[in-house]
Amino acid sequence: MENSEALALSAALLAAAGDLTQRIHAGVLARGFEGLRPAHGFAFARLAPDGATVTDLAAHLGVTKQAASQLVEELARKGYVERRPHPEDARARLVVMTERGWACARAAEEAAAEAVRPWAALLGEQGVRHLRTALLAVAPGGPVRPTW
Amino acid sequence: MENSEALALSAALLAAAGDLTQRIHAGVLARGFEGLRPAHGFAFARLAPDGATVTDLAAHLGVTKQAASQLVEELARKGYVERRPHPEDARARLVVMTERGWACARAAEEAAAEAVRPWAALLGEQGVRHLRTALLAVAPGGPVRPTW
DNA sequence: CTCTTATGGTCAAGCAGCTTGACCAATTCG
DNA sequence: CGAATTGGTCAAGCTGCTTGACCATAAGAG
Repeated sequence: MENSEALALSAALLAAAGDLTQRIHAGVLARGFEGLRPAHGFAFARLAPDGATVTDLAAHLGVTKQAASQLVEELARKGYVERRPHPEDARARLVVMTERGWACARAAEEAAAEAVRPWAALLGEQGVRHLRTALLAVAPGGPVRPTW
Repeated sequence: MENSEALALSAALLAAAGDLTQRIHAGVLARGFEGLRPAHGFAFARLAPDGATVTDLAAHLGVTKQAASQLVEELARKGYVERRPHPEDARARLVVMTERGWACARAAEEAAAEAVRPWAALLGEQGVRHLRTALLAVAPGGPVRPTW
Protein backbone atom coordinates (compact mmCIF):
# COMPACT_ATOMS: atom_id res chain seq x y z
CA MET A 1 0.00 0.00 0.00
CA GLU A 2 1.30 3.40 -0.92
CA ASN A 3 1.90 6.05 1.68
CA SER A 4 -0.74 8.30 0.20
CA GLU A 5 -3.31 5.51 0.47
CA ALA A 6 -2.42 4.96 4.10
CA LEU A 7 -2.85 8.67 4.72
CA ALA A 8 -6.21 8.66 2.97
CA LEU A 9 -7.29 5.72 5.10
CA SER A 10 -6.12 7.47 8.24
CA ALA A 11 -7.81 10.71 7.33
CA ALA A 12 -11.07 8.94 6.60
CA LEU A 13 -10.88 7.02 9.86
CA LEU A 14 -10.20 10.16 11.86
CA ALA A 15 -12.89 12.13 10.09
CA ALA A 16 -15.43 9.35 10.64
CA ALA A 17 -14.46 9.12 14.30
CA GLY A 18 -14.77 12.85 14.81
CA ASP A 19 -18.14 12.96 13.11
CA LEU A 20 -19.39 9.96 15.03
CA THR A 21 -18.27 11.42 18.34
CA GLN A 22 -20.07 14.61 17.61
CA ARG A 23 -23.27 12.82 16.59
CA ILE A 24 -23.34 10.58 19.64
CA HIS A 25 -22.68 13.54 21.86
CA ALA A 26 -25.49 15.48 20.21
CA GLY A 27 -27.81 12.48 20.51
CA VAL A 28 -27.09 12.07 24.20
CA LEU A 29 -27.69 15.77 24.72
CA ALA A 30 -30.95 15.58 22.77
CA ARG A 31 -32.12 12.82 25.11
CA GLY A 32 -31.83 15.17 28.05
CA PHE A 33 -28.44 14.37 29.53
CA GLU A 34 -26.68 17.67 29.89
CA GLY A 35 -23.35 18.81 31.17
CA LEU A 36 -21.53 15.86 29.66
CA ARG A 37 -18.52 15.79 27.38
CA PRO A 38 -17.49 12.97 25.08
CA ALA A 39 -14.71 11.99 27.48
CA HIS A 40 -17.39 11.05 30.00
CA GLY A 41 -18.62 8.42 27.59
CA PHE A 42 -15.25 6.72 27.67
CA ALA A 43 -15.39 6.79 31.44
CA PHE A 44 -18.79 5.07 31.35
CA ALA A 45 -17.34 2.38 29.13
CA ARG A 46 -14.87 1.51 31.86
CA LEU A 47 -17.29 1.87 34.74
CA ALA A 48 -20.12 -0.05 33.17
CA PRO A 49 -19.27 -3.66 34.03
CA ASP A 50 -18.56 -3.52 37.76
CA GLY A 51 -17.40 -0.03 38.56
CA ALA A 52 -13.77 0.98 38.83
CA THR A 53 -11.38 2.94 40.97
CA VAL A 54 -10.15 6.40 40.05
CA THR A 55 -6.73 4.97 39.24
CA ASP A 56 -8.22 2.35 36.91
CA LEU A 57 -10.17 5.06 35.19
CA ALA A 58 -7.10 7.24 34.83
CA ALA A 59 -5.19 4.43 33.15
CA HIS A 60 -8.11 3.69 30.86
CA LEU A 61 -8.47 7.30 29.79
CA GLY A 62 -4.74 7.93 29.55
CA VAL A 63 -4.76 10.87 31.95
CA THR A 64 -3.41 11.49 35.43
CA LYS A 65 -5.37 10.21 38.37
CA GLN A 66 -5.92 13.81 39.46
CA ALA A 67 -7.71 14.48 36.19
CA ALA A 68 -9.72 11.28 36.56
CA SER A 69 -10.59 12.27 40.11
CA GLN A 70 -11.93 15.62 38.95
CA LEU A 71 -13.94 13.92 36.24
CA VAL A 72 -15.48 11.52 38.77
CA GLU A 73 -16.22 14.41 41.11
CA GLU A 74 -18.03 16.16 38.29
CA LEU A 75 -20.01 13.06 37.30
CA ALA A 76 -20.91 12.44 40.95
CA ARG A 77 -22.07 16.02 41.42
CA LYS A 78 -24.33 15.63 38.40
CA GLY A 79 -25.74 12.35 39.64
CA TYR A 80 -24.30 9.94 37.09
CA VAL A 81 -21.99 8.02 39.40
CA GLU A 82 -21.56 7.29 43.09
CA ARG A 83 -18.45 6.69 45.18
CA ARG A 84 -18.70 3.70 47.46
CA PRO A 85 -16.12 2.32 49.83
CA HIS A 86 -14.08 -0.40 48.20
CA PRO A 87 -14.94 -3.81 49.62
CA GLU A 88 -11.35 -5.04 49.68
CA ASP A 89 -9.20 -1.96 50.06
CA ALA A 90 -9.93 0.77 52.58
CA ARG A 91 -7.80 3.26 50.66
CA ALA A 92 -9.71 2.87 47.44
CA ARG A 93 -13.16 4.07 46.52
CA LEU A 94 -15.22 2.14 44.03
CA VAL A 95 -16.92 4.39 41.50
CA VAL A 96 -20.19 2.90 40.26
CA MET A 97 -22.86 4.22 37.93
CA THR A 98 -26.20 5.34 39.32
CA GLU A 99 -29.53 4.56 37.70
CA ARG A 100 -29.25 7.90 35.92
CA GLY A 101 -25.82 6.86 34.74
CA TRP A 102 -27.20 3.67 33.24
CA ALA A 103 -29.99 5.62 31.58
CA CYS A 104 -27.37 7.87 30.03
CA ALA A 105 -25.43 4.85 28.80
CA ARG A 106 -28.58 3.51 27.16
CA ALA A 107 -29.12 6.90 25.54
CA ALA A 108 -25.58 6.74 24.18
CA GLU A 109 -26.32 3.32 22.68
CA GLU A 110 -29.40 4.68 20.98
CA ALA A 111 -27.52 7.70 19.72
CA ALA A 112 -24.76 5.47 18.37
CA ALA A 113 -27.29 3.30 16.58
CA GLU A 114 -28.90 6.39 15.13
CA ALA A 115 -25.57 7.77 13.95
CA VAL A 116 -24.56 4.50 12.33
CA ARG A 117 -27.92 3.78 10.71
CA PRO A 118 -27.32 5.83 7.54
CA TRP A 119 -24.16 3.83 6.89
CA ALA A 120 -26.28 0.81 5.97
CA ALA A 121 -27.63 2.77 3.03
CA LEU A 122 -24.09 3.39 1.83
CA LEU A 123 -22.48 0.05 2.57
CA GLY A 124 -25.36 -2.35 2.98
CA GLU A 125 -26.05 -4.34 6.14
CA GLN A 126 -23.35 -6.74 5.14
CA GLY A 127 -20.86 -3.94 4.55
CA VAL A 128 -21.49 -2.45 7.98
CA ARG A 129 -20.96 -5.85 9.57
CA HIS A 130 -17.67 -6.23 7.76
CA LEU A 131 -16.64 -2.75 8.82
CA ARG A 132 -17.43 -3.57 12.41
CA THR A 133 -15.46 -6.80 12.27
CA ALA A 134 -12.47 -5.11 10.68
CA LEU A 135 -12.43 -2.29 13.20
CA LEU A 136 -12.75 -4.65 16.13
CA ALA A 137 -9.75 -6.51 14.76
CA VAL A 138 -7.53 -3.43 14.49
CA ALA A 139 -8.79 -1.55 17.55
CA PRO A 140 -6.37 -1.73 20.44
CA GLY A 141 -7.55 -2.98 23.79
CA GLY A 142 -5.46 -0.45 25.64
CA PRO A 143 -6.30 2.98 26.94
CA VAL A 144 -8.55 5.19 24.88
CA ARG A 145 -6.88 8.46 24.07
CA PRO A 146 -9.52 11.09 23.64
CA THR A 147 -7.04 13.91 23.25
CA TRP A 148 -5.68 14.74 19.83
CA MET B 1 -28.49 -3.80 13.78
CA GLU B 2 -28.86 -3.83 17.51
CA ASN B 3 -27.95 -0.85 19.61
CA SER B 4 -25.22 -2.74 21.37
CA GLU B 5 -23.65 -3.65 18.05
CA ALA B 6 -23.71 -0.02 16.97
CA LEU B 7 -22.02 0.91 20.23
CA ALA B 8 -19.38 -1.75 19.73
CA LEU B 9 -18.77 -0.47 16.22
CA SER B 10 -18.51 3.09 17.50
CA ALA B 11 -16.20 2.15 20.33
CA ALA B 12 -13.92 0.24 17.99
CA LEU B 13 -13.86 3.11 15.52
CA LEU B 14 -13.03 5.62 18.23
CA ALA B 15 -10.39 3.40 19.79
CA ALA B 16 -8.78 2.78 16.41
CA ALA B 17 -8.81 6.49 15.65
CA GLY B 18 -7.25 7.37 18.97
CA ASP B 19 -4.57 4.76 18.58
CA LEU B 20 -3.85 5.78 15.02
CA THR B 21 -3.59 9.44 15.98
CA GLN B 22 -1.15 8.60 18.70
CA ARG B 23 0.98 6.45 16.42
CA ILE B 24 1.12 9.00 13.64
CA HIS B 25 2.00 11.69 16.12
CA ALA B 26 4.75 9.53 17.58
CA GLY B 27 6.04 8.71 14.10
CA VAL B 28 6.21 12.36 13.11
CA LEU B 29 8.00 13.16 16.34
CA ALA B 30 10.44 10.29 15.77
CA ARG B 31 11.28 11.78 12.37
CA GLY B 32 12.49 14.95 14.01
CA PHE B 33 9.51 17.29 13.81
CA GLU B 34 8.97 18.61 17.29
CA GLY B 35 6.60 20.99 18.92
CA LEU B 36 3.65 19.72 16.94
CA ARG B 37 0.29 18.48 18.10
CA PRO B 38 -2.11 16.25 16.19
CA ALA B 39 -4.34 19.24 15.48
CA HIS B 40 -1.54 20.66 13.36
CA GLY B 41 -1.81 17.67 11.08
CA PHE B 42 -5.40 18.53 10.33
CA ALA B 43 -4.30 22.06 9.54
CA PHE B 44 -1.73 20.72 7.09
CA ALA B 45 -4.44 18.70 5.40
CA ARG B 46 -6.29 21.91 4.63
CA LEU B 47 -3.22 23.93 3.72
CA ALA B 48 -1.59 21.34 1.52
CA PRO B 49 -3.24 21.91 -1.83
CA ASP B 50 -2.89 25.68 -2.33
CA GLY B 51 -2.72 27.24 1.09
CA ALA B 52 -5.68 28.72 2.88
CA THR B 53 -6.74 31.73 4.88
CA VAL B 54 -7.07 31.71 8.63
CA THR B 55 -10.84 31.78 8.33
CA ASP B 56 -10.85 28.78 5.98
CA LEU B 57 -8.69 26.94 8.43
CA ALA B 58 -10.94 27.83 11.34
CA ALA B 59 -13.96 26.43 9.51
CA HIS B 60 -12.07 23.29 8.58
CA LEU B 61 -10.93 22.65 12.14
CA GLY B 62 -14.23 23.63 13.71
CA VAL B 63 -12.73 26.30 15.96
CA THR B 64 -12.90 30.07 16.13
CA LYS B 65 -10.72 32.09 13.81
CA GLN B 66 -8.86 33.42 16.83
CA ALA B 67 -7.83 29.89 17.72
CA ALA B 68 -6.87 29.19 14.12
CA SER B 69 -4.86 32.41 14.07
CA GLN B 70 -2.91 31.37 17.15
CA LEU B 71 -2.27 27.97 15.61
CA VAL B 72 -0.93 29.57 12.43
CA GLU B 73 1.22 31.94 14.46
CA GLU B 74 2.71 28.96 16.26
CA LEU B 75 3.33 27.01 13.04
CA ALA B 76 4.89 30.09 11.46
CA ARG B 77 7.16 30.66 14.45
CA LYS B 78 8.35 27.07 14.15
CA GLY B 79 8.96 27.39 10.44
CA TYR B 80 6.27 25.09 9.07
CA VAL B 81 4.14 27.72 7.35
CA GLU B 82 4.46 31.24 5.99
CA ARG B 83 1.96 34.06 5.75
CA ARG B 84 1.87 35.74 2.38
CA PRO B 85 -0.33 38.57 1.22
CA HIS B 86 -3.44 37.27 -0.49
CA PRO B 87 -3.30 37.88 -4.25
CA GLU B 88 -6.97 38.84 -4.55
CA ASP B 89 -7.94 40.29 -1.20
CA ALA B 90 -5.80 42.82 0.64
CA ARG B 91 -7.50 41.99 3.95
CA ALA B 92 -6.68 38.34 3.81
CA ARG B 93 -3.37 36.58 4.31
CA LEU B 94 -2.68 33.34 2.51
CA VAL B 95 -1.08 30.75 4.75
CA VAL B 96 1.16 28.39 2.78
CA MET B 97 3.43 25.57 3.85
CA THR B 98 7.19 26.02 3.77
CA GLU B 99 9.59 23.36 2.53
CA ARG B 100 9.91 22.22 6.12
CA GLY B 101 6.13 22.03 6.28
CA TRP B 102 6.06 19.75 3.23
CA ALA B 103 8.79 17.60 4.72
CA CYS B 104 6.67 17.22 7.82
CA ALA B 105 3.66 16.25 5.75
CA ARG B 106 5.71 13.57 4.03
CA ALA B 107 6.84 12.32 7.43
CA ALA B 108 3.20 12.09 8.46
CA GLU B 109 2.47 10.00 5.38
CA GLU B 110 5.26 7.64 6.24
CA ALA B 111 4.12 7.43 9.84
CA ALA B 112 0.57 6.70 8.72
CA ALA B 113 1.78 3.95 6.41
CA GLU B 114 3.82 2.49 9.23
CA ALA B 115 0.88 2.59 11.62
CA VAL B 116 -1.46 0.93 9.14
CA ARG B 117 0.98 -1.71 7.96
CA PRO B 118 0.25 -4.26 10.73
CA TRP B 119 -3.40 -4.15 9.78
CA ALA B 120 -2.64 -6.08 6.62
CA ALA B 121 -1.53 -9.01 8.76
CA LEU B 122 -4.90 -8.97 10.50
CA LEU B 123 -7.22 -8.25 7.61
CA GLY B 124 -5.21 -9.06 4.51
CA GLU B 125 -4.36 -6.56 1.79
CA GLN B 126 -7.83 -7.01 0.42
CA GLY B 127 -9.40 -6.42 3.81
CA VAL B 128 -7.52 -3.17 4.31
CA ARG B 129 -8.62 -1.97 0.90
CA HIS B 130 -12.22 -2.73 1.78
CA LEU B 131 -11.83 -0.94 5.09
CA ARG B 132 -10.44 2.10 3.33
CA THR B 133 -13.27 2.13 0.83
CA ALA B 134 -15.91 1.78 3.51
CA LEU B 135 -14.44 4.55 5.64
CA LEU B 136 -14.12 6.89 2.69
CA ALA B 137 -17.79 6.27 2.01
CA VAL B 138 -18.97 7.11 5.51
CA ALA B 139 -16.46 9.85 6.31
CA PRO B 140 -17.99 13.30 6.14
CA GLY B 141 -16.45 15.91 3.91
CA GLY B 142 -17.09 18.63 6.45
CA PRO B 143 -14.92 20.04 9.18
CA VAL B 144 -12.73 17.73 11.18
CA ARG B 145 -13.44 17.95 14.87
CA PRO B 146 -10.31 17.15 16.77
CA THR B 147 -11.85 17.85 20.16
CA TRP B 148 -13.72 15.14 21.98
C1' DC C 1 5.59 -7.01 64.84
C1' DT C 2 7.76 -2.98 63.24
C1' DC C 3 9.93 -0.36 59.51
C1' DT C 4 10.12 0.75 54.85
C1' DT C 5 8.17 1.13 50.57
C1' DA C 6 4.42 1.14 47.30
C1' DT C 7 -0.32 2.31 46.21
C1' DG C 8 -5.10 4.92 46.12
C1' DG C 9 -6.69 9.33 46.59
C1' DT C 10 -7.09 14.33 47.22
C1' DC C 11 -5.61 19.41 47.53
C1' DA C 12 -3.31 23.24 45.36
C1' DA C 13 -1.13 25.86 41.89
C1' DG C 14 0.10 26.52 37.13
C1' DC C 15 -0.23 26.01 32.15
C1' DA C 16 -2.07 25.48 27.37
C1' DG C 17 -5.60 25.87 24.16
C1' DC C 18 -9.75 27.48 23.45
C1' DT C 19 -13.66 30.95 23.95
C1' DT C 20 -16.06 35.49 24.04
C1' DG C 21 -15.78 40.46 23.19
C1' DA C 22 -13.90 44.46 21.13
C1' DC C 23 -11.76 46.45 17.50
C1' DC C 24 -9.43 47.82 12.81
C1' DA C 25 -8.80 47.39 7.71
C1' DA C 26 -10.51 46.12 3.31
C1' DT C 27 -14.40 44.61 0.55
C1' DT C 28 -19.13 44.40 -1.18
C1' DC C 29 -23.58 45.98 -1.98
C1' DG C 30 -27.53 49.30 -1.63
C1' DC D 1 -20.92 57.53 -1.24
C1' DG D 2 -22.40 55.13 3.03
C1' DA D 3 -23.82 50.87 5.46
C1' DA D 4 -23.11 46.38 6.30
C1' DT D 5 -20.05 42.30 5.72
C1' DT D 6 -15.83 39.88 5.94
C1' DG D 7 -10.68 38.75 7.19
C1' DG D 8 -7.74 39.27 10.90
C1' DT D 9 -5.72 40.45 15.34
C1' DC D 10 -5.48 41.92 20.41
C1' DA D 11 -6.96 41.12 25.11
C1' DA D 12 -9.10 38.85 28.87
C1' DG D 13 -11.19 34.83 30.82
C1' DC D 14 -12.45 29.92 31.43
C1' DT D 15 -11.80 24.94 31.53
C1' DG D 16 -9.45 20.68 31.61
C1' DC D 17 -5.35 19.02 32.18
C1' DT D 18 -0.59 18.82 34.33
C1' DT D 19 3.06 18.77 37.99
C1' DG D 20 4.08 18.72 42.93
C1' DA D 21 3.00 17.94 47.67
C1' DC D 22 0.71 15.45 50.91
C1' DC D 23 -2.12 11.87 53.80
C1' DA D 24 -4.03 7.14 54.69
C1' DT D 25 -3.89 2.37 53.90
C1' DA D 26 -1.59 -1.75 52.24
C1' DA D 27 2.16 -4.95 51.25
C1' DG D 28 6.72 -6.72 51.89
C1' DA D 29 11.44 -7.17 54.38
C1' DG D 30 13.82 -7.84 58.46
